[in-house]
Amino acid sequence: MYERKVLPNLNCGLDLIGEVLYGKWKIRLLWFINQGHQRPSELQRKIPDATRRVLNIQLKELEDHDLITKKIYPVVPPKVEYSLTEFGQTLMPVIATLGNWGDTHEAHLRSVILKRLNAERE
Amino acid sequence: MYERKVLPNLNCGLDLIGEVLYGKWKIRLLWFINQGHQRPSELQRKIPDATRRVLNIQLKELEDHDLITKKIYPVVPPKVEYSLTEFGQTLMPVIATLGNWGDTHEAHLRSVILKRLNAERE
DNA sequence: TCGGATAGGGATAAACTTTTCCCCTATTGC
DNA sequence: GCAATAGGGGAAAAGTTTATCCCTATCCGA
Repeated sequence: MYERKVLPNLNCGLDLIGEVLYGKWKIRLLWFINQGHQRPSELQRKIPDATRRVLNIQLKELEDHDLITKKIYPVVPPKVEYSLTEFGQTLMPVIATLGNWGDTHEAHLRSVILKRLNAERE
Repeated sequence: MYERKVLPNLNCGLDLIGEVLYGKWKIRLLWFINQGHQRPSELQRKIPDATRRVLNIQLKELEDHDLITKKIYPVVPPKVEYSLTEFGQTLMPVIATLGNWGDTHEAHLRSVILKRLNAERE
């Protein structure tokens, strides 16, 4: 496991939420688990751009941060189900707020993001 | 300027907001600018852990994404002031929501984050 | 018996971000 | 002439995250 050399800032609420939500696929993972897609293979089909490896790593972090729980069924072939903890559920309205803002301003956001991307390749 | 090799996902609102808020100091920058700390040197005093270089880079990105504007006064010594655009202002309640969740769950968050950090160094 | 479904992990490479180091502009005041 | 002020940026190193590749194992169906 990679060991951090620089300690994170944990001064205020914004630092703290940043620390647990940080990771390319984490918000999506929480969102899909909340929608009832609980098994790893299902999540991977929902997020095809991520490799299985990264999803496992980020699921583990979410679990360590008490946002989801992992239930392993001792059957063959293996079966695993993730679900939100109570704590994780309190985060859903916050994620909804983020998504709503993005949806509301979708056209403008897409425009400014693409403009900047293209400028990079000038 | 660094040129990305992997294009970002821009499928949904969550992707879009992630794209503009991504950056270690951006949320803090927006927050302090909103509170009236508009000059670069002032922002740097408020965020002493960041170097001036990074702040400049991230301020530029915020500007490119139409969240803030930069006004340069042609005086000596130079004077620069940042302020939120109208668009940037719509983001403030969203950031407040993030901060509130973090503040509400501060104790628990700090606990799970530190537990994971220590486990890394096991 | 082979292929695919289930789940997982180590090692290493590539991508990306942030920091560090050193440099620059121009004027005012001593 | 030189320091202080208030702003900025290029290049390279360090830090961190994500991707790629190749393994483990069992069972089911063709």
